[in-house]
Amino acid sequence: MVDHLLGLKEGVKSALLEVYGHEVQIEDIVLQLTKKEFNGDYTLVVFPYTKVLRSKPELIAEKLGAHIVESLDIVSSFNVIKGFLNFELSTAYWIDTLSQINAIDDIGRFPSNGQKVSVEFSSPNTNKPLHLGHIRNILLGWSTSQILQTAGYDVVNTQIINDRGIAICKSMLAWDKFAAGAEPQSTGTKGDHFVGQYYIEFENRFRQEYLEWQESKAADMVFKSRDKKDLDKPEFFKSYKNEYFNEHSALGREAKAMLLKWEANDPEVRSLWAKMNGWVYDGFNQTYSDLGVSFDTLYYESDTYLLGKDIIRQGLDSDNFYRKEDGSVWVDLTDRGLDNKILLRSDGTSVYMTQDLGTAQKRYDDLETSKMIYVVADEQDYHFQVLFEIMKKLETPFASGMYHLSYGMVDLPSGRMKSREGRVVDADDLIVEVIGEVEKAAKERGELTELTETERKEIYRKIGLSALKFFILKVNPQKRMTFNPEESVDMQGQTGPYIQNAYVRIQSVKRRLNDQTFDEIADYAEIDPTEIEILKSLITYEEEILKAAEHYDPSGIANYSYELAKKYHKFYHDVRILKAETKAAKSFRLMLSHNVAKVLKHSMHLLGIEMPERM
RNA sequence: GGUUCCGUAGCUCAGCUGGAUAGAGCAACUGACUUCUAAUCAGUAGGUCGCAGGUUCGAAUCCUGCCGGGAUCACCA
Repeated sequence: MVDHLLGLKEGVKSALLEVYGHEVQIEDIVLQLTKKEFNGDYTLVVFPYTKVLRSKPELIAEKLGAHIVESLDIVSSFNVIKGFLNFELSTAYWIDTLSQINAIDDIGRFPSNGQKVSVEFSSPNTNKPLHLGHIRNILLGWSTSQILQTAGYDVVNTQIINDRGIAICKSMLAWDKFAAGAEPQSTGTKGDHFVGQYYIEFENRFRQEYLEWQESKAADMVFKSRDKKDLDKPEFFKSYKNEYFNEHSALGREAKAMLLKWEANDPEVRSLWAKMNGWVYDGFNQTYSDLGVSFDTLYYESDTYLLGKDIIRQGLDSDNFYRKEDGSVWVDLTDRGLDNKILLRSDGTSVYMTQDLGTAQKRYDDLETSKMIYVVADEQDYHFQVLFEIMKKLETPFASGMYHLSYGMVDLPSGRMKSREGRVVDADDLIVEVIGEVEKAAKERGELTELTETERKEIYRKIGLSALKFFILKVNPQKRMTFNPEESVDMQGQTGPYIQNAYVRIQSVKRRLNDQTFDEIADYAEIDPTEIEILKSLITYEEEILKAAEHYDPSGIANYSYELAKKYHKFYHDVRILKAETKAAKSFRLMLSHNVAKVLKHSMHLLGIEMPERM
């Protein structure tokens, strides 16, 4: 990475040394952008030096400024306001900076750092289709993966598919009993939606059954013998639902029987399970493809749910875990501010944590990753805290590289998404809707008429997805976010399409250009403030990537892209490119535009957003 | 109740390794297309940065306490 401000920092360093005999490290010199109400480009805050130099801030600033403007060509002038030393950089510096950036074809691409990292995201259940919550997860995971990759990591995208358990058995049972052999193909339904329908079918039938049961004598007896006397009848039965499912329900009994058969490897159940999960995977793959994401390795819970018992045994042997009289196994994390946590049931079966210990180990063995990123919503913060602490307690070599990329849940303007009440935004519906909105808007504008229908559709797709993706990724992951469907398809202002538009404008200029040469920029004298603003952004791009990679946070890249596009739009409005005053000006602006396009395309790619050539 | 995350303009969000008079977008109002794509630009209006202390030359940013909201604290996943 090139530090384009190194020259100025070195000037400050030697000024401190030569004027005051004070030595500092280059890395400790902090230059900030000069606020726009003052004159200058970069500012050195001198307050921190007053103590050690035993002098007044204004005086220090004046002396340093005078020395630097004398010794550094790139500084054209300076001014001092209180303890702030403002530098204005020369046109020659900016021209040179642009040439340097222009020379880098693969800007934002860092050399390999030899580290391997896995990013786990999406991780769906196979009983229902993906929804908006998955979309935030998938976009975050994908973008983080892209960012780590460009920052020099060898990245493996992975998901663990929760393909077993009572939920899928419910879908299977409902299909078996009520579908009369219908299939996704025969009904023209996307596979995951098809299976989801039977999950809902089960829930509906079960609810009906439960309501009917509540009128029975058995229910009456249960109600009369209830523990909590303060609950009235409806409240009681609301809280009793799970117990009813386990103790009384005929459907519940059948679903549980199916789960037992599945675990016993019953060929019929297994084959139904494989068939229905196959439908779901077809559906998921379609959604992943629509979103432009893919995975390198897949883990299935049906393969991994028994893992982890070795680790439990080792933990017992090393006295890191303990066994209670009833046979259950626990870990005591109270010395680390956490709690006691169960790791194995008294009947010897696994819990969630058991599995996660096992899959972490397995993934490390399989992939040899020094880092593992888990993209999982913040409702599981505690779970991961415990998981990581256990790994540390066991002194597993990869424990320090585990990271939970936690993100806030997505709310609708009407409140929380509730799948039970049908208040969910379906992923596929949403994708269709955003693209449809773009198409509608485009038709009103009446542009792109010279293109074929196929070409237009492709552009609508890119724009629609950019609106959706940008809307979600611009928000800091740890914040809970409100998803307003109307705002998510906005195409004006701080949006994906706004950024695409800046890129498209550049492509349009380039198309009109016959010979694309950038000579003679050295003669450019009348550099425009909007051009300097753009360059100030361009020189920080690689720093932004490192920051995003370090914090596993794509939102900074999203906001950076917006800032750059905004500066470009202003520049585009203020100056002529093809009809520039001089040849040098034209060359400079073309080169600048070319590099803005280069960076925008790259940064949006990190967000999983494609750029259209026209719009 | 314990732990933890969040609280910035009417709304959605930046800024948080401390720096000057806290920024965008949306919504409202005003202007700018015979021009390289107006999916754009410019302007007006909008704020006790949840509250109160503390540290500091300087706090939206760091510390403490409170208030409000979310999550979580199962032999569920």
